Amino acid sequence: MRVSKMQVAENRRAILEAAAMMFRERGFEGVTVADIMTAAGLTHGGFYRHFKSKDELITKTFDHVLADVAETAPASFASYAQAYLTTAHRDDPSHSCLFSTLGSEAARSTAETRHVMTESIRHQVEQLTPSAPGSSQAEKRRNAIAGWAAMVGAVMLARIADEPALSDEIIASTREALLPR
Amino acid sequence: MRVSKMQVAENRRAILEAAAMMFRERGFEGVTVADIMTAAGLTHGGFYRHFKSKDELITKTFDHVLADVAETAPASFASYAQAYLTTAHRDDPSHSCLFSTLGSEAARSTAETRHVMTESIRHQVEQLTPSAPGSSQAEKRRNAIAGWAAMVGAVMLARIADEPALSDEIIASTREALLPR
DNA sequence: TGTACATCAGTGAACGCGCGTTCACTGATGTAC
DNA sequence: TGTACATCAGTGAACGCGCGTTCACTGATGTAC
Repeated sequence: MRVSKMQVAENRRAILEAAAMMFRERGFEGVTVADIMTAAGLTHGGFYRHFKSKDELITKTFDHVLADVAETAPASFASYAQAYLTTAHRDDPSHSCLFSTLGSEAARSTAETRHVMTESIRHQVEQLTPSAPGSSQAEKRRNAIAGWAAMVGAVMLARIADEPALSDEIIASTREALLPR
Repeated sequence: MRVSKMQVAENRRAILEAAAMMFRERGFEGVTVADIMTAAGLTHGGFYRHFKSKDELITKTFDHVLADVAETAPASFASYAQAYLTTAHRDDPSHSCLFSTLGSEAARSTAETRHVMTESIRHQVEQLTPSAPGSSQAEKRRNAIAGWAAMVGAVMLARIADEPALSDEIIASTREALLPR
């Protein structure tokens, strides 16, 4: 049965939200279109009224998540690192940073998805630069990039490590290195 | 037809080598058992004489690659970073570091695979620690961890970025931050 | 050392399941008059 | 404002393909005597 325009918009949002959480938790291939539609409270057949393929959903999901992130009030380098480098963030991939949860897959994904992510990388670097450590503009930008790379790498490595002490140490060491004192 | 013990060992090695390159290039789901066997010069049916499943192959492939890495003469922190943070490394995923190519997938893989990778993380940290920057042992170890995380994160992000200038900048900035001067 | 037999790595066809995608249908929404 | 019709989001069955895995078979290797 047909559904109101408002309902259509809300259903689309529900699909994107479900996809955003499930992709981060299980990876692109670990989640089926049917899984996502069920999680959104719909049946799988209606999927193609919203998106023309699973690949398009991936791109749109990234767009959705990254637009959300971009809208959030800019965090300082220090406060961002402090929130990022925590065991709570490591243990909650479904609400985590896309780069740490899906980074290695994203590097092999479609041109459209990579493009959306590239814009987000640029945005993120620009946001962290002013408050990053360093005396010159160039040094701040360099430290924003290297520091963010360390955060993404550390959380990803900490999620691989199956020994809690080592995993915790990766998070703690990176936090201390980026936030001396 | 049956094949000599030496040939069996060589075929197994060929499968592992092919898998190691192909998984890094296309991801676990982007490569089929048949693809790997063909690349190794065999047909797919014989696969199960060597491994009991594709998952077991993944674990054994990681074991194989990481054992290779562990055997190599230990590199100093500076020389490791200098080789790691290059566009050549970024552009050659099939011979690249497993963490940068498959890290986000590995975090979701089987317990066995994660275990092999954890041992490798520990080994890598121990190898980089003595030559890492820092005055105390604790500081060296902390910088080895944070520095390596930055390398892994930077190369992964640089592979996502579809704009060459930004991608190159990620590599260069991280190298400069880790190797001042 | 030579011979007969058992073993088993490799082959390629076949199986079966899961998943992305399609399709005919339904019925509420939206629109034209 | 009310009525008739067209639209189209959603449903659920079905399709078709790809892939991991199995299996009967082959014939060279390895082994027992």
